[in-house]
Amino acid sequence: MATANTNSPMRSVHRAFEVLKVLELAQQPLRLTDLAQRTGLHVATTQRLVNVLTEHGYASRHANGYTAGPAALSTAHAFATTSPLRLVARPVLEEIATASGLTASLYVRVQDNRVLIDRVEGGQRPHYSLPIGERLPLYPGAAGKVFLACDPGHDLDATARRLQPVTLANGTVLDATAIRTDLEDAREHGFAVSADERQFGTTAIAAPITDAAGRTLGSLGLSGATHSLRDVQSTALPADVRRAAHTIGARVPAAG
Amino acid sequence: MATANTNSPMRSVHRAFEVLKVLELAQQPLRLTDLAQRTGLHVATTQRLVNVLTEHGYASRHANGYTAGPAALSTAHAFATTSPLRLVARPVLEEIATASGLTASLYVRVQDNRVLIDRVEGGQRPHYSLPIGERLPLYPGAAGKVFLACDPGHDLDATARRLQPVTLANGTVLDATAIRTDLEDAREHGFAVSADERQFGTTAIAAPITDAAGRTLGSLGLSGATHSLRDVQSTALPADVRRAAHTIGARVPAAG
DNA sequence: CCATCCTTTATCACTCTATGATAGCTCAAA
DNA sequence: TTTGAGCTATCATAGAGTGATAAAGGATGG
Repeated sequence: MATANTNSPMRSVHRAFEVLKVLELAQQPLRLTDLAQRTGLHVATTQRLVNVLTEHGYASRHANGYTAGPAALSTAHAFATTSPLRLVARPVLEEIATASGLTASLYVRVQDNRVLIDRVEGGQRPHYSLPIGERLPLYPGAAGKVFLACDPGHDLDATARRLQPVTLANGTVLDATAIRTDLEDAREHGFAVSADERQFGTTAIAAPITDAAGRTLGSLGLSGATHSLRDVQSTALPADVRRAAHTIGARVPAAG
Repeated sequence: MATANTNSPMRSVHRAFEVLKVLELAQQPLRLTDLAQRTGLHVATTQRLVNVLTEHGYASRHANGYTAGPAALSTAHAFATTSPLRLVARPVLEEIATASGLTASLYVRVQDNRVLIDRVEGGQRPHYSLPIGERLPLYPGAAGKVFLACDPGHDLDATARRLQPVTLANGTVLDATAIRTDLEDAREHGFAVSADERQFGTTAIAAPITDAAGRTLGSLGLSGATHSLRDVQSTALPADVRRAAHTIGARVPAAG
């Protein structure tokens, strides 16, 4: 968390969100000192910021430190009920999940991560974990790749070098060349595939959701067990996913 | 949204969260101008703030305006998985919901609102709406009252005057005296009851969750259909709710 | 009961950031 | 092209944010 140390406009506000991000990524309550350390901010500064966060409910104070706060739930609830992309995508997710019997997931990009904003299980057993809101990296995983690959005017070479090396869940280690080839494939075909990349035993196909202006709004993923998805590339699924993603993009109110 | 206009420390950070709150409360995308109007801030100031929010993913820009952003989902996810209160309360909610066949809800206070942070349905039909994260007022409703009534050293009289008049879902209008009596009752008995107050047809009992130091950490509510909950006060339910709330409070790591 | 430690909060002068009025830009629609 | 609405950039000034330091609060152990 070395950013936000530079002098810049709205520095304190940026810093506030840096603190919030650290709280979010921590899997446990953090002491003020830890927060200061991880953000790279002075303790006094951190304390002023976290107090504001707490006052507004975005941080919460406990016996053993601070965590994210309940106000985030409210904001998330508001997002879930007002986001045009999410609202428009919902029925499409349901349709493709039902038709395929697979899990349909909707991601959006937030800085250098993707966030799962909706999911529909096509299979019979609904997962009991509720991963909506999970923040995942952009690279391993089909749904993340499309953000990198389908970002127009984006230098895949530089991206590949920045990401390398990447270790997949199946043990494979990818160097810059492998990553670039992978991303080029995705860009060329308009969809990405991953098998046992982020999660062993899971295979996914994903396609970008773009608006009329070509901006990438999100990523639609369809995932299932690897053993039942051998040679997905030669099935109709990629085309289905692309079509669904296109449908969503077309239904989102034209961007300004 | 007339606050945050005063000069004060961390003004810009406070203002950022004011903007976020307006986005959250809006049921639709808001234009920059609307945001500025509702926050009472200058357009230029609003635009700088909302840009920072957008950059960090807490706001989202669409064709017809800004909404809350996807990062809130991540933070909410983090809150849900790390909040000691929520984690400790979960099994208790399940137990009391199962035992009573009613809906158990966990609220925490955020400024002058309560936020639903967890809910377990005891009945057979699970609601399909997912109201977790909903921001509700403190006064009408059992679970909100306890925050007002059980706040130690809190002037009920002043609170009652500040809140009046309140119109309940059943049409009753409460003046300051009625509100104060209601809150006094709750304080005396250690639990609050509401019948058709916020939502017609729903009756609820709630008790405060307090830590060893007497601080109110949250509110445990048990709700069901009014017609099946006549004379709840003379049943064992209030005691059950109080006991459950006490159990939760006792299991939360001692506050600092 | 006191002493010690750890964590959090208050204080304060200086610098640099946030502010807001204005002007300029972008993009549709007329 | 002109018009308009919405958003962004510019800039001087004021005053908020910063961080070093010190103090206060609370727990723990002797």
